[in-house]
Amino acid sequence: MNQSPQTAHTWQSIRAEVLRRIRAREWPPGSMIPNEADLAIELGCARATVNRALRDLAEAGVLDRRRRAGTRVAATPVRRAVLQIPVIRDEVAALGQAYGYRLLSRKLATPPPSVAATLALPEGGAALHVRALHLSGAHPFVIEDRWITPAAAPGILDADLSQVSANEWLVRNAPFTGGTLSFGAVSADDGLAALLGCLPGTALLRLDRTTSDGTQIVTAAALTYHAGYRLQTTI
Amino acid sequence: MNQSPQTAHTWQSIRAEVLRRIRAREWPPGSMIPNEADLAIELGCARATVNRALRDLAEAGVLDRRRRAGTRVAATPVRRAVLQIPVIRDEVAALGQAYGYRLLSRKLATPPPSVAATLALPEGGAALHVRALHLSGAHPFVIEDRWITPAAAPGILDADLSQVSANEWLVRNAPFTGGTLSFGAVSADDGLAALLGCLPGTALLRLDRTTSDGTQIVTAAALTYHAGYRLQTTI
DNA sequence: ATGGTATATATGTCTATACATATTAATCTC
DNA sequence: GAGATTAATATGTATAGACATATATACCAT
Repeated sequence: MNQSPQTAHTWQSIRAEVLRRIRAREWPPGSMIPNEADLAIELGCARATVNRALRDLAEAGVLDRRRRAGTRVAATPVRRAVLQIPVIRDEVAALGQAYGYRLLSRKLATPPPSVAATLALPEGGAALHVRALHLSGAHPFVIEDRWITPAAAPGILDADLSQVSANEWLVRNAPFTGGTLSFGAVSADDGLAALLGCLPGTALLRLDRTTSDGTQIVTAAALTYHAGYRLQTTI
Repeated sequence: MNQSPQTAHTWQSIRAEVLRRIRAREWPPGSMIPNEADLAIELGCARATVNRALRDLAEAGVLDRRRRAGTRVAATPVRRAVLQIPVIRDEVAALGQAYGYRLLSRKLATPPPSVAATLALPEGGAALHVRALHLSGAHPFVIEDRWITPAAAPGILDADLSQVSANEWLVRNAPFTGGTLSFGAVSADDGLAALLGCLPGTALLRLDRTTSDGTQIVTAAALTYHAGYRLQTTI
């Protein structure tokens, strides 16, 4: 017989109902919505369940919530997107191509001032500079240009970076907690063009990334992708 | 006297402790961690509190969780970043510049095949094509090139897009739920160069965005930013 | 061996209740 | 009326307990 329960109230279903009311303009952008307790009564569930649903929508940017002030529909909804940061080996594998890796250069050197400032190196301090090419099948995929603070990554100076990319070595051996990410477009100079197999002057997507272990910057990397590369995400 | 409670166990503090163990390599990448019930006993809090902490870390990409299988430290941590989608007016205002807007063109037309496919238009169907320039002070900031499905945005054909940008009109008047976002680099052609005030051939960051109301694609937009623009985020 | 079935287990979620905390609104004092 | 104090309120969070659900593993029959 299995009488279906008239109250299948998961937090997802509450979220769906709230979203429906927002889309239907029952709760227009900028307006207040009822408080959690009232909503819980109206929808027939516990306040914690309403809280879970509304919190989720707030994280997604659909709602603005403030203690005591209440909850209102965001004036400009969906302002956030989750970006999957490409782990190069996985990204290439997902394209169904064989992943390849070639170390181009590796040396301890004094970085240019901008990098030295980013890594917070002492005056004249040295850092490990690694350049490498990642391949998708036989085609160049991305060029990695990376500076590493040796003190923040003990063991890196002894690592064999011709076999494992610096990125993967760091992921496995240097604990890190956060960092920054920025995107821009650059024009291929002769060196980049030769390595990536494109014409000089081609517009390329470049991703700059710094990684921190909580106290210092472990590494600063620039990834310059092959011509035509697009970074995708869903809202 | 206010004896400080020896158990100030918020879910954030539990999360911090778990993160500490991961960073300290007590729980190395790829390894299993104790189950929620055991952790709750060990740390002296309720299982729900542990659940909240671990769920948060899983959303951040630090942990992989599966029912029955348990929780393990992700082999490649921190794979996700939250990207703040630029609402142009706000972005310019945050730079401390006056926001300006100029409508370049507006007409109903048959879009090129790629756009028609994206919008799922019937054969030969028309869509509204809007081009506009957004200004930061006196400087060009970004060019918006947008196609809108009229049926999905009732009222758009009567809107005065010389005063309000199509983007803002849509945000306020067309409910939407999701979409896609992709980034790439393009070379400035003569037209773009003239509008953005740069040399032809300059590498520019381009953001392509589609917006859906759940059943159909409402709009497809290409935003081409001024030379040197960088999109930033933190992990 | 092979394939299906049962069971155990870890996470996922809901509930009711209590208290914490931020912040607005009301009130009091000078 | 200006500024400080107090109360009220909505969200934020912790707890114990219960049940739901996915799935790895053990077990069984063929």
